[in-house]
Amino acid sequence: MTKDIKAKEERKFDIVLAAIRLFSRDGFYATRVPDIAKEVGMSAGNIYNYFKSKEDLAKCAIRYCTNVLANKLREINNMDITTREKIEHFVKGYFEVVEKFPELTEFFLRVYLANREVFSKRCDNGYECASEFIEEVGRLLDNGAAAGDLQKQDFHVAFSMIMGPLGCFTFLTGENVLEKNVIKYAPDIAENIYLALSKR
Amino acid sequence: MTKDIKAKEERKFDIVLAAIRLFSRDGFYATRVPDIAKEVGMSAGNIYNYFKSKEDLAKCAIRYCTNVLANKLREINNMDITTREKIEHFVKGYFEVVEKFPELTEFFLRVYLANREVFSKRCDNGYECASEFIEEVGRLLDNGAAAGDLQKQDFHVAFSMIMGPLGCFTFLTGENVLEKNVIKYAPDIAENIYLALSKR
Amino acid sequence: MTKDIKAKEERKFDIVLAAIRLFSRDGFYATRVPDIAKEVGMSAGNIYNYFKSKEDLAKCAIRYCTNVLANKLREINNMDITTREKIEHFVKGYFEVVEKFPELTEFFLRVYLANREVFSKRCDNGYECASEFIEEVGRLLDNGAAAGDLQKQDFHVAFSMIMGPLGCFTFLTGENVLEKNVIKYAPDIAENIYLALSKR
Amino acid sequence: MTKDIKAKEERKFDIVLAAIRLFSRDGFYATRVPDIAKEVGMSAGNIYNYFKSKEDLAKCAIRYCTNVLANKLREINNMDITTREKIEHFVKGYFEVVEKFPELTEFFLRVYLANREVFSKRCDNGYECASEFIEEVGRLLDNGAAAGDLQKQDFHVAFSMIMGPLGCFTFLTGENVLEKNVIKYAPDIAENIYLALSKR
DNA sequence: CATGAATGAGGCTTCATTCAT
DNA sequence: AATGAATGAAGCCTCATTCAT
Repeated sequence: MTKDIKAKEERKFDIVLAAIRLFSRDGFYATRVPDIAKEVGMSAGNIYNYFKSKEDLAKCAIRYCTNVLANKLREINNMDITTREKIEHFVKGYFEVVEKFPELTEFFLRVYLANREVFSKRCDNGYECASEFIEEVGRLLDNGAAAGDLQKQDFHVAFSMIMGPLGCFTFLTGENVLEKNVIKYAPDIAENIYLALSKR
Repeated sequence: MTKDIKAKEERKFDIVLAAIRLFSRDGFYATRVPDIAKEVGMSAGNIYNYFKSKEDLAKCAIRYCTNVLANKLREINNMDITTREKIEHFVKGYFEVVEKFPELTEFFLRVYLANREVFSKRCDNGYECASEFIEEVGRLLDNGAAAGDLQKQDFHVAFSMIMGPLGCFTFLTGENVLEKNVIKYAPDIAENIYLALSKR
Repeated sequence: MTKDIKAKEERKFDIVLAAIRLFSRDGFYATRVPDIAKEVGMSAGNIYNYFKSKEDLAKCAIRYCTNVLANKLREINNMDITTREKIEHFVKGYFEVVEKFPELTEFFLRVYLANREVFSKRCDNGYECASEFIEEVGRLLDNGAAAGDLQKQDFHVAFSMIMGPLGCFTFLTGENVLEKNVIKYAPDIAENIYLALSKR
Repeated sequence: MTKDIKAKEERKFDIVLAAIRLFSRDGFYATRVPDIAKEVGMSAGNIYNYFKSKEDLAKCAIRYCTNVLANKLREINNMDITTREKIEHFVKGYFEVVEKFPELTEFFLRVYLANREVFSKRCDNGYECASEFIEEVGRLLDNGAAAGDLQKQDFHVAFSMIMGPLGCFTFLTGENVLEKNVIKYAPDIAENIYLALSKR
């Protein structure tokens, strides 16, 4: 019983991973349900025993990606280190995901940012889908300001200074135009972000 | 004769504008050719007298968007002002586009950045499609460094510090989560960018 | 222009007729849209330029069938003859339809009576879909009673004595169990109905 | 052993009843096998331990419904009462079924009469599936004629005068358009039928 | 006998694109 | 250049049925 339920959850997770892989490579629309099924090694029809629709699957995938990043950032937020170190850790951590599991961030960029029509029905706006992660960014900034490390700024302004460059690097990695491994860029990016946000 | 050709070019432009409008709102795939036709006030079939395919139309649209931004930045680059002022002008100019012609930047974000499969066939990578604009960003950075205003940095690192936040704000505007008019954020964003990139 | 619209209406009518043909023979579900398309000589996709869905097509077909019968009965109601003659005319007229256009009545029996789930969404109940026809039956009975020819009776009771036997013969014709041509049964059926309903 | 077989038969009967319930409500095609399984409280797969196919199940259901009505009519035929009383009893008995077990007659009307394609494969024509019942109607008419109560008539004509109105009322009940309880209509219907068929 | 995950065939529908007018 | 009916290729999804457990 319990074992079967566990097996079912695992199978569901397999599908999500496969979907992320293909969605990030080919986009939401160009990825066909049978493609995903093949990637997991099951029949297309069976996908529908796990997810209500292709859209539903994409939403689950987004939620998973958001969680991974949110958890990563939450851990860092809970560490007892300086704000500057937190930013360094986060940029490095994010880039590690970009390197080791590029589909995750690519998927985020390609499917979430770009196919709003897919998500806007469930989430009031796509933004909310990622709320967990966004809140964590908020904590990073608030704590930094409280500690006197960061300049007090409008949230969206500060948010864009962190996530903008990271998103940009996700894109550049996907375009294959970087000369070095992404991770190599982490220290410089972190420093730039810190310079932009730190108390002047 | 010449007049007819001119008329044809104008009609073509009308279609491009309509396409940008709809693509940016609904995405590339969810926008149907008949929708675009209706928006311009012509029949679906007639679109094909102007563009080889829906993809072709999207590429023309991207080229147009890239040009608008590239021209804007080129003008600024040619002005005889400090690097800091150039960044301020550029951020403000970009945000003006976001406000007055939000479809343009939205289209860029949603269709170009995210639907690689649509563009990668013509451009070797989608990145090159925007090369004209990217080169201009390069000039901004190089001149700034030559003038001793900016720290010498890896191009992609610096690029991401400029275009990342701007892209992020394009997204936030589209999501309707900003409390103030976009333009109001320009000075702060410009300052942050300058702090990140300036000589230390 | 006008001609095109007319042509389009005619084409639409062709599709309705083909649909009635196939629906009556194979039932609503067993008839596939491509089958109908083939019967009219067009592609399956093109059907959707005329009807929103297979269901929509079935509803149009039902409306057409109802109208044919309602018109027939209305004409008879307007004639200056005895109630008995009206019933004779109606039974004969109905059986002529059963003979010459068996699909029409069969379709009515098979699709309308049996596939309520298809129609109940648009019509509050399937009954209302045929209201025009039912009203005409009401007029036949009311006028007959007013003329002193028919016994005053509950509408549904009288209605069932007319349409019940006719529906039953529609079914028997479809089952191919009648020894004689349907029309031959008309006088006897008409007499039976008259005996059941006439003033005692 | 015997007990198990009995249990199995009972389980089979449960399934038939559930099927009649759902088929009559939603039609043959719109009812899914898992729906039936859920209604009985078993798994979809298990249905196939009792019936070869969905079609097979529908045929069993029809046979059951036919038997119920045939038995009822046979009993009445065997009673020592006048033909008129027999007709009264039958109409009343039929309407009692319509009231107490509406699914049975509804199922008959919706699935059997209208989904010929489902039954015609096993029975030469769907008509024969109900032969037991139909024969009993024949006995009612023959005995009535032999007793000098009914006019000698073509079987199908007389049959349609009985079963037509009853079928019609089954439909009207299903459509929820009757003001009174069905049973209340029995005497009038019976009288009408008798007037139509009795010796003149 | 019972389960329910899995299959696979096939249906409805959409849509870019073509083409006769 | 303009129309819009027509095509045909796919895609999503459903569901009866099977089968390993």
